[in-house]
Amino acid sequence: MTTTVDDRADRLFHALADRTRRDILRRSMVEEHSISELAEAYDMSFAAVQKHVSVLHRAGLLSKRRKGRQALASGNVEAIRSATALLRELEDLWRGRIARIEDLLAADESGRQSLSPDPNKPKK
Amino acid sequence: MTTTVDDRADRLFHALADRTRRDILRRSMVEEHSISELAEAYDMSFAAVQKHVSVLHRAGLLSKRRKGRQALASGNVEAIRSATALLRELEDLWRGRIARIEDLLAADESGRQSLSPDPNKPKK
DNA sequence: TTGACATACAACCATTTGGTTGTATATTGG
DNA sequence: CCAATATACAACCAAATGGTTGTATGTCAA
Repeated sequence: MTTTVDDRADRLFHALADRTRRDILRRSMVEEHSISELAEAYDMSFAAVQKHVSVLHRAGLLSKRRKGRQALASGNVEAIRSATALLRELEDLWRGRIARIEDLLAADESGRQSLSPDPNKPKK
Repeated sequence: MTTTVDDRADRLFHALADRTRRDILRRSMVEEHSISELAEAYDMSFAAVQKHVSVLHRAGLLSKRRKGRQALASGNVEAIRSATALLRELEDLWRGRIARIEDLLAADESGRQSLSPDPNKPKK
C-alpha cells in the first residue's frame, strides 16, 4: 500500500521542477543560509520562499537546523545522489544492463510497488 | 522568447515527477511502444496516457515516430543524461568544485557543457 | 521590558495539473 | 467500401501548485 519509493521520487523530482527551488538548492549546496537571507535574493514574498524551502525540505533535499531565531538550511547531497540513482536506473534500462526487466515491469502491474532505487542490489 | 535552460530543466523534472510517466519512460527505455500498447498497462483512459506521453515528449524524454496508424514512442537517453548533468552541477557545488555561481555561468558560456541542447543566452 | 527581527502558518486566489468524456481524422483488414 | 483500430484533441472538472496577505510566536538587543 505504501508506495514510499514512488512517493519519494515524486517529491524529489517535483521539488527539482521549479527554478526558484533549484536556485535555493544551489545556494544551499554551497553553504548554509537562513530563510530570510535566501528570501532577499528573489522577487517574491518571504512566505513564498518559505514554502519553497518547505518543499525542498520535505523532499529531503534540504536539512534545516535552528540557530536562535533563524532557521538555517543546507543542501543534502545524499538526496541529490538518490535522484541521480533513479536516473541511472532509467539509463541502465536503455543500455539493457538490468537483467531482471521482467521483475521491474511486473512490479507495477501487481502492486503499486515500485522499483529498488539501487539496481545493483536485488530487491529481495 | 527565451526558452532558457531553466525552461528545459523545469519540463524535464516536471515530466519525471509523476510515477505513471516514470513507468512509461522505463518501458520506453527498454523498447518502442505504441501509445495504446502503453495505455493497456494503466488503470486510466487512453487519453490520460496520451497526455502523459505528450508531457514526456515535450520534455524531450520520449521520441515519437509514426508507423502507419500507430505512434511509437521510445526513450531518449540523451535527455536523461542532461537531467543527470543538472544534478551533477548541484553535487559539484556541494563538493566545492565550483566555487561561485559566476564560475558556473562562465563555464556555460565557454561551451563546456556539451549536453546542453539550447545555446545559453548570456544573462549579464 | 520592549520593539524589531525571523519564522511559522492559515486563509485565500488564479493557474496548472491530471483525470474524464466526446468527437474528429487517418489507417488497416476483409 | 466498411468497420474496427489508433491517434489527436477539445471541453470540462476537481485537486494541487505557487503566489499573496495577515496573524501568531519565539528570540535578540538595547
